Amino acid sequence: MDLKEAQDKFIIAWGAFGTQWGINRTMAQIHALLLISEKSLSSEEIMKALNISRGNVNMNVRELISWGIVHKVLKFGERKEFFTAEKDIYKTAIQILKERRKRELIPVLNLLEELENVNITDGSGEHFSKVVGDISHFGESTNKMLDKMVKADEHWFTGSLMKFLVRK
Amino acid sequence: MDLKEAQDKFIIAWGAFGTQWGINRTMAQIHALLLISEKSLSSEEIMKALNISRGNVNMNVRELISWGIVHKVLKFGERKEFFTAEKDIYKTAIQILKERRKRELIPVLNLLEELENVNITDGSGEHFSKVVGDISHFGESTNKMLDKMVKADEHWFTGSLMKFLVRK
DNA sequence: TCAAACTTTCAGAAATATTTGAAAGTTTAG
DNA sequence: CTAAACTTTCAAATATTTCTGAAAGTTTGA
Repeated sequence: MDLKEAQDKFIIAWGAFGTQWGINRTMAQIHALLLISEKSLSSEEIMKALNISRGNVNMNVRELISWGIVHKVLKFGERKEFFTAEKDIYKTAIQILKERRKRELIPVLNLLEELENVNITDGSGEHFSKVVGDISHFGESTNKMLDKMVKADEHWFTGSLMKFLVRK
Repeated sequence: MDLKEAQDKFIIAWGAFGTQWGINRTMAQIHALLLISEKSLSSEEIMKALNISRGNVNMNVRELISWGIVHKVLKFGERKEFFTAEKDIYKTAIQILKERRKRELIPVLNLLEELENVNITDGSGEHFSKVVGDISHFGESTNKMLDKMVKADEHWFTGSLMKFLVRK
């Protein structure tokens, strides 16, 4: 397999993988492209590489930036913006955990807390409260765990945590 | 807020949450319905509760069963099948981790391994190999970690792991 | 101030994912 | 064996998400 072939395969696979995880295909592909590109790329270059429209590139690049895993690069003497992906995969993973926690876990915890205050009027009310309480408790634990993880430095994930897990 | 209102809210929210995680809305809603239902439900009952078709119920319930988080229940003297969700939220979470590991992580690791064998012919080939190697290494670590987690008993997650994380 | 170079927006088009429902298939009691 | 009771399948319909591209908006150098 030659380089170009491998690169294409990587981009396609990353896109398909993203889709399974609720991330749109193009956004994942742009991320893959920027990961394997040593130099930063302009919108124009991304458009050509992935054969997608200007609007699509703009939308998805901004989304990647809002996730904190792609950055703008300004070059001297160049009017246009260039983009580059965070190349440290641990930092990237931690950043994604951080954002998913903020955007998805926290809102669910808030809802569960609200639902825990429902009036119990009969037996099935008790069951509902138990289920909601259990999920809420689990969610809080996960939240605390993620909080520790994202606050720790990048080496900690593979360092202490991995040692702890492998020792067990 | 009364019970019915809270239950509906829970089902709707679980569905929306699922969507963000690459799980289809109805599948997540059926899961939510079965979680908060004390008794097991028939296809007919699920159809009515969520106002969806027979085919849809059948397809999604089978998918939930294949994920190992919903089970068939056979009742004496009843011809039809009933369904119930695993009520232990830790078991459910571990089961989901286990399945996602098998269905999604392992295939990616296999691809990455394949891509690591690409011929390096120039400088950008080296960069590509590094990126793929880093992701592969990270993926292997995550894989090992998940393996430990899913093999451990249900109390371990909240027990040792949480203690370890909170202590740090 | 102007116009070229660039970025952003968003309505409609296209692509993708999900759902329906009727027909086919299966199981079981008698 | 038969028919009723139930489950499964899947092509077509519907719903949802994503993408395009042209127009509008913004920035900058001269």
